[in-house]
Amino acid sequence: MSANVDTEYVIRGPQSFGMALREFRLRRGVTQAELAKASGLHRSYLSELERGSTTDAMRYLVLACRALDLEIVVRPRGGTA
Amino acid sequence: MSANVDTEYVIRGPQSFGMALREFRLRRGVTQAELAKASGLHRSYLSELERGSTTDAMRYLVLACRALDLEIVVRPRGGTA
DNA sequence: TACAAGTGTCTGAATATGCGGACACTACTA
DNA sequence: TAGTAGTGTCCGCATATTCAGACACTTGTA
Repeated sequence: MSANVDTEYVIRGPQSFGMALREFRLRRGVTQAELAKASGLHRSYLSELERGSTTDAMRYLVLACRALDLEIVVRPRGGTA
Repeated sequence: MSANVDTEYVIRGPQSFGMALREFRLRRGVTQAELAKASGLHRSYLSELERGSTTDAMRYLVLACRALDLEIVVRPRGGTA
């Protein structure tokens, strides 16, 4: 279990979300192009998303959550490893 | 009944995020106006956010996560049980 | 009744956004 | 060397977004 403690990412902003996304994508051996196809999003967008360079509204969501002492988490579906 | 599972919300889209946000806001006895002030977001925006009527980028995030079998969760900071 | 608080919703405008496509760069391999 | 795969990044554009303010409605209370 200690091997993959990173199965859960707390999202603090666009950057940490991007890092989590990339982490999981690589772990699954999926390319950006494949993920783009699977998600319906564009590869260039995914690229920027992973790098946190897009000003996605994730920022607003985090702001709202923070003000309520909430946190946003990304993790594998079904949960724990 | 079982007004307990509120410690963790799985986000499937803008609507469920809005529901979670409202749930926690009310639980804290905070008004939209107060949350707006605390978060720096606008009250009208928060109102639509809670109702899931805004097309916030949460949709894109969920799309990306779904394609990777990930889930997004909102919960109190510190992860109270 | 009168008043206030809380919320939903509308309009208008300025801005940011994702898309689409393209090119460059870096491994890696035949 | 030539070719391929994967990724970062840029531009232009049509669109969606948030903000700002206002009004209406409901509920509770004096």
